[in-house]
Amino acid sequence: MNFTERQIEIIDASKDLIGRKGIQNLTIKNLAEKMSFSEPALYRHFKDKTEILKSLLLFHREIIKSGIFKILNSNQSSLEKFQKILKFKFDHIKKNPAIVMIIFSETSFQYSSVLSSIVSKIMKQRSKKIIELLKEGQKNNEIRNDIDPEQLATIIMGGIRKTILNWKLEGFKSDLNLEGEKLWITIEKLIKK
Amino acid sequence: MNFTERQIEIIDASKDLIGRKGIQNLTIKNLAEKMSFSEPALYRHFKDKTEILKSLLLFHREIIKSGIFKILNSNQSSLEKFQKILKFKFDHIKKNPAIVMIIFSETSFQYSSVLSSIVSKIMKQRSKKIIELLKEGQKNNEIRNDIDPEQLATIIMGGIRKTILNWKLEGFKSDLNLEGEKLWITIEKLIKK
DNA sequence: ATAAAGTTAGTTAACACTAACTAACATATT
DNA sequence: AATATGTTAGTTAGTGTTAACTAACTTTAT
Repeated sequence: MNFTERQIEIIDASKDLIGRKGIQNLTIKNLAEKMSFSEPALYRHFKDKTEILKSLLLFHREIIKSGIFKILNSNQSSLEKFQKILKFKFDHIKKNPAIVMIIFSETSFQYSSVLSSIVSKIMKQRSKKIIELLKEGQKNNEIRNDIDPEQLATIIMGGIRKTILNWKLEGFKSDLNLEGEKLWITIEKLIKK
Repeated sequence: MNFTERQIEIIDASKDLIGRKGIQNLTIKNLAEKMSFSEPALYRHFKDKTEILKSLLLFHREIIKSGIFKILNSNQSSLEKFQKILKFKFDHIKKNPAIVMIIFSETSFQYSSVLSSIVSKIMKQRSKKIIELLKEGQKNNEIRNDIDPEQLATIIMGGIRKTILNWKLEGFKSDLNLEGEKLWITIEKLIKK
């Protein structure tokens, strides 16, 4: 996961293309055009297109992972941690709409298998973290004890995704951070003791 | 929305193709092969590919709509209605994995605008119905009054979608109806008074 | 006899990717 | 210091494949 400067430029350009018109807008032609060089030049920096997409995903996973890691290992109540994680996520998504496009595309093209396996892996890891945090909160008597943490995680993650999806379907016009705050208020009411 | 016999056969074949390998598996070539006729024969029944997809979506919307209508207008408590709706949805999805594939996909770019506008319209209508039902439940003192119905709807729909997505990512192996029941138990605990 | 439903044989356009080559620069050898 | 060798990052021109779709003709059913 050590990228050259040029590779990062290409990843950024890919992000931009996807963020504008979805993953189907990421073609070698468009990417080369955006980079202001010829199509074959891309292959000096990445083996193939899948490798570009993969790099884009892994690059972002690292950012989110370290952000969440910091929150989880901080000195706050579980509910506060939850709030911070939500805020962090919505913030990051707002700045990187490309991620939304990828996360909600899943199926796309021939590289779908590579992509969806990475996406589903990331989702599983996140789910695990949330379940741990819920259990911690239940131990600390902050969160209701009568509910299965796994189901709760499904609902919370589902709520986050749905909020993001609504934002996308409205053409990214609404204030995602505000929607995130509203979501948190509801979630907190539902889960706290 | 009056389809000929042959059109319905084509819609069914499309459903099958999508259900097996996702929306990218719905090509004119594959569809003609499945129908055991040549590719141009398709164009005797539908103007173009987008029209096929549109028909597929509208066809199903009707089924779900009338199913939910029956439940909403029945003589049950709001919570019971909720449970029935969830059951109905998971049942229908289980029988029609193609719908999942479409709902969770962002299609290639010619027909994406048509498709996503239909999908988002359907989602909005569903959301409206759920919000109404939540309000009804709050009036009847079945459902907690201290929570914004709109936010609650987002969380519930998100939970449903996430459950379905998990099922998809596990290769449709788990028992979706069972997962649906577990989800309902949690939702009920969270929202009831 | 006519209209509906099919056929064959194509078109056009987009796609990812490759072959062959080159200018500019970096490093090693004498 | 000058030459030889190698590398990086690009070029032009072109490949094969797949996609949706069409024109023109044929068969089938009423």
